[in-house]
Formats: sequence, structure tokens, C-alpha cells
Amino acid sequence: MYVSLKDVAARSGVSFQTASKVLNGRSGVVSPSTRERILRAAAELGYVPNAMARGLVRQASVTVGVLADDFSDLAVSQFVLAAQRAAASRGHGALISSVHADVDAELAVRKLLEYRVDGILVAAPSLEDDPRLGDALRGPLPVVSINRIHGGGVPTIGSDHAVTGALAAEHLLGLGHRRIGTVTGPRRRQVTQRRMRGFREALRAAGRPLPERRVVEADWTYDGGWAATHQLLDADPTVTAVFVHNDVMAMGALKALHERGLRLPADCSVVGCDDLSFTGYLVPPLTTVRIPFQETGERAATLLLDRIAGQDIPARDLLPVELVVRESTTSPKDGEE
Amino acid sequence: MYVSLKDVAARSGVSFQTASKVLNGRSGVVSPSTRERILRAAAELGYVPNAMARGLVRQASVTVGVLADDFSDLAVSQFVLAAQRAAASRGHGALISSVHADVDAELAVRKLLEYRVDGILVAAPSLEDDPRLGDALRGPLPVVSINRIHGGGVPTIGSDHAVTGALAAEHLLGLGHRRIGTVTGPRRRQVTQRRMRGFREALRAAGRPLPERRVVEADWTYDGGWAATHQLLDADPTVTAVFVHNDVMAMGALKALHERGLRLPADCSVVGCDDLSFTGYLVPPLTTVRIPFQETGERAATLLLDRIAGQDIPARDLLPVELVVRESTTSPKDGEE
DNA sequence: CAGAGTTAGGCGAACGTTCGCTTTCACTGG
DNA sequence: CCAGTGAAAGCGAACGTTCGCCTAACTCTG
Repeated sequence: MYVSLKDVAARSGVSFQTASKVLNGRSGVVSPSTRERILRAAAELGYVPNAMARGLVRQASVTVGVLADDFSDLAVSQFVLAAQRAAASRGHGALISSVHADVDAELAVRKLLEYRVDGILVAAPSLEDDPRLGDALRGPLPVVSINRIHGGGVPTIGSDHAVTGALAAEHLLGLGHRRIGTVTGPRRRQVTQRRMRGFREALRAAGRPLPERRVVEADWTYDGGWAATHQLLDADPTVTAVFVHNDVMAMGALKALHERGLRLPADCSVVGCDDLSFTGYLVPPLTTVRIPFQETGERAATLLLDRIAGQDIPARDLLPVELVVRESTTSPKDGEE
Repeated sequence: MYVSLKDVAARSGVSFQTASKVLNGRSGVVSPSTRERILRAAAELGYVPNAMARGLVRQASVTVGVLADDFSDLAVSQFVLAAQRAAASRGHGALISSVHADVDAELAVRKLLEYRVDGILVAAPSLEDDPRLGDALRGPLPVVSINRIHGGGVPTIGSDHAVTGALAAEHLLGLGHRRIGTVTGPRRRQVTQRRMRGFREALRAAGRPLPERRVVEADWTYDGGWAATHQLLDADPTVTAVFVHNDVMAMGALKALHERGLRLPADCSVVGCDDLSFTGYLVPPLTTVRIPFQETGERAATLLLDRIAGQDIPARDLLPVELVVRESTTSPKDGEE
């Protein structure tokens, strides 16, 4: 069905190895006239090189594997897209493999190994505590992850979560808020802990330590954010601002605050996290800490490819986050505690 | 670096072909004892079959290519994810290739061909008019697309756009609206034309033909939807309901309506399209026509794999859409025209 | 105990490349 | 005139599999 080098060679009257030299190879010299002849034959026949055969002899598939847990998540899909593009721009294909309830991480990694990917990009935050994923990933193959990998040993790239928490806290403190609550991601997750650390420290440094009743854990979802916000305001109706650990939950928070009859942002300020594309269109437009998903994907892919090319890469790399101020935050009406 | 069949064979004292039989093959009989021995050796050495070598001899990569234009779009990424999972559950890998400004469609298809994918799944609505994509795709390789392909000849699966438009119109008419406007996708796009046809016909059938001033074209984006909505209300401030061709633009529409001081849905009803995950959390929660992206991805992958397996598949397959009524639609305050 | 049948495993070829080495041949300079 | 040089092309082996066919040895059967 496909045309092979032999076919092209036959048509142009040379050996297939010579055809290889002009069509795919990087070695060897051929005269301009035969080169021309071979090129023409290839075009006429519609020759398309066979990457599997090439990969076999070169011992490199020129392909990276992308292991993602849930890329219907906007953040993950942005990452995957950016990574794929960066890989493509350097000539690499991207083989994706998703892990979810039905298929365990080991199997997904194994599949990628079967295809002999040259490296693996991991975007599976929900699996950061899975020791089996860690074991499967630690090996001779280059790997770069955007989340912590259990057991370590895998270069990680991400954003500075502690700074994220601190930025949110400082912004709200700067506006004059004194009773600030927070809706967090799952407590066991690194990202949650780090953000909480930065957030807590900034509050403490301002002499406003965070009481536990103003911390409610949620699960990254709209519903979770909605419920947690109600819970938070039930526990302490006096809070004037809420830091929500992602934009999706922040939407739920906005809805919950609306339902309680609060005027936004006058009665309660909200800071989100992520800066998803639609956050500027919420009512009110959401102030949020921008997490550079795309840049992370690009950078992760770049590092992975560098690593594949034999270079040394840092074990850890943090991209800067940035506060995007919109209209969901303002000064509280009352100044007193 | 990798362990090959020969290594396993050497350790268990058989020929590598015999090892092949027990580890990967489907043909041939080996005694339980040697099978056991080979299995043990493979486990000890950590044997992982080489899909490239297998693909080479079997003349099948057991891989599908996914050609997407922009999967940071929630709809497309849902599709891609579902397709990847469906393919994986039938043992196929998924090689993704994105087309965008920098890389033209032909090149992307060619890359997939180099990897000798067994079939291609296309999700590139923005390229529906690209004749070169059509040409690149028409060939011996099985292809299934979720959008029209220029020049035809490619099995297409999607949802019924005319019904989508009709559902929106009928819902609004049923609520008593008489002056209904619409914010459409780009006019040249099939999906826009089809939705408009269904929408128009339903209005005409109810004796309320759609005047051109109540139709504004936009570009699927928040900003576009926002601007178009303002434009629509400038052109005809009397409209009491708007049908917006996707949820993203509908968010922009909601914002624009807010800005004009209208109370929603009392002063203006809005119907969206897609039913993205967050639409239930907008203010007000959006009534929308649900497009089954995930099911489309699954079905497309299934059809493609069936096709690869040699079965005949329909040239066209439509999945049902469904109106999801939330709170952004209600009866107009005034009944008269 | 010969011959047939069965079973386990080996063997060779092929898939489509790459790559280093060898061969061929024309041309050069001493 | 002939060794030496250099360019152009060919050749063989290898990459890791699969698969059909072959063979050796064992087990029956009469």
C-alpha cells in the first residue's frame, strides 16, 4: 500500500540505499543529477518515509509520550496542547495516554514504553501520591512532570504555589480585608499545601493569622466550590473576602455568594486561581492569580527534548505567577475587626 | 537499553521465535513448562515488546492519528479525550497532531502517515473549507471526521445542527417570545448555516420569520459574543430573547445584557449551545442545547476502529442533541409584538 | 516394532530503514 | 604511464519482531 525506498530506487535506477541518502539520510554524497532523479521519482510515487522502520534502526522513535490524567480539564488540555506544539516544532510526535479509573498508571506507562517513546511528559496531578506511577517512571527514560512524582527522582516544572497563596493574601490585605477565608483544593495535594503555606504566612506576617474555621476544603469542582463557600460563610458569616484555589471553584463561590444575597464585590471579594480564559467574563469579572499553563507546557516539552538530546536539565523549575486584578475584589465596607 | 526477545530467549534457553510465541504471538503451541520459563525470564529482565518492530512486520501500527485544530477549546478537548479513551480501550495508541497557523494541514497529515497510523480522526472544524486538507485525507487510509471535509468522501459524524436551531427556536416560541435575535458563528461555517436553517424554519413555521437585523455574526469567542450582543440590541432594542450559537459567546452575551442594565432572564432570555461544564454556574444558569461532544468522540473512534477492522461504516451519522432548560429563559413580560 | 500421527520447538525470511564500508571509475600529477 | 586521490554509488548487516514451514522426538496403534 505504501511506497518504499525500494520502489523509488527501482524507478530511478539506483540502489535503495542511495535513495535513502537523498530522501531521508544525512550522510553520503550523491550527484546532483541522480539526486534530482530520485526526488522526482519519490514525488511521482508519493513516497512517505516509514517512521517505524527508521525508529527501529536509529533506536529512537522521535516521539514523546504525554501522560495526562484528565485533559477535559481546561488547565491540563492547555498544557497538553502547548507541549504537543513545542514537541512538534522540534520534530517530535506526541503519543497521548490518559490515566483514569479504568486504566492504571503502570499500564499507561507501559504502553508508551512499547511504542519506545523517547521521553515522557507527565501531567497527572491526581496521581502525585501513587507510588506505582513513581516506580514506573523512574528509569533510564527521560521524564519531565508538572506535578510531584511519588518518590522523587523526576524533574518537575511548575509554578510557585507559595507565591500564589502569598499574592492572593497580600492583595486582599492591601485592600484592607481583615477577615479572609479560603476554599482550598484537597488538603493532601502538594499544590494545596504550598498555596496554604504562602497564604498563611502572608496573613501571619500581617498580624492576621488564619483561624481554622475560615479554611474549607473542596475538590476543584464547581459544585465543590459552591458547597464549600456556603460552608465557609455558615462557619463565619463575617468574612469579607475569599481566596479560592481555582477558577472553577471560584465560579461556584460566586454563585453561592449571590445566593446568600451578597453584593459582589462590595459585600465579599473573591480571588481565584488559574486565570482560565472565561474568568474575565464572569459577573463580576474575577480577580485571579494567573498560572501559566501554556508556558509550563512549552517549557516542560523543551526541557524534555533537551534532556533527550543529552543535556542536563534542572531538577526543579518554577515559572512565575502573576496577580490579575479584575472586579471581584474591592475594599471592605467596614474597616474594623 | 531495552531487553529484546533474544535476551529473554537466551536466558530461558529457547530460540527467540519461541519466546515470541509465548510473549506476543498468537500462533503456535509451547509446553507449559517452557512457557513458564520464558515468562519468568521476561519478568526478571523486564521485557517490553517493541511496537515499532511489530508494526513493521505486521504492517499495522495499532495507532490512530488525531488531527485537531484547537483543543484548548473545551469542546475539542472533550472530543479528543473521549476518542483517545475509546481507542485505548481497543488497544490502539493515539498520536496527536495539531494544526494551527504555523503548521499547515498537509504537513500534519503527512507526519501521521509517516508514523503509519492505521486511521485518522479529524476534529478540525476551522479547516472545513481547506481543499488541501480534503485532498490529503482522501486516500486509502480510513478517516472519520467530526466536521465536513472539503470535497467530501470522508465519513462524518456529528450532531444534528438543524435540530439544534429548531429546538432553540421552539423553546423560545413556546415561552411566548416573538422578537427573537441570534448571535451566530461565522456564516461560512456549515454548522452556522445548518443551525440557522433549522432556527429560521421553526420561526417561519410559527409565522414569525426572522428579519436580518436580528442576526449578528460572531466568531465563537467571549469577546465576539459580547460585541455581537451589543450590536444586536443596538439594531433592535425590542428583542426579548437571543439564541447564541455557543456557550462561550453566550457568556459574553450575558455580560453585555448585564451591562445594558437588563435583568436576566426577565428582560431578555438567552439560549446557548454546547452545554459546557460550567454553564450551570453562570448567572443566571444557562439554558442551552446540549451537544454530545464526548459521545461524538467515542462514536467517531469506534467507527474508525470498525472501519480499520474492515467493516463498512455509514458515510454520515448524527447524534441527538437535547435542550437543557435552566434559568436563563423565561416568558417575556409583554405579550404583544 | 514399524509406521503414522502428534507435539514442541527451531529456522529462515521478511518488514523498511540507516550506516559504515567497499567498489568502481575517472581524473590528476610526478 | 601508473600509483594515488576523490567522488559517486553499491553492498551487507543490523534493528526487533512475526509467521509459515520444517524437523526432531515422542506417543500411539496394530
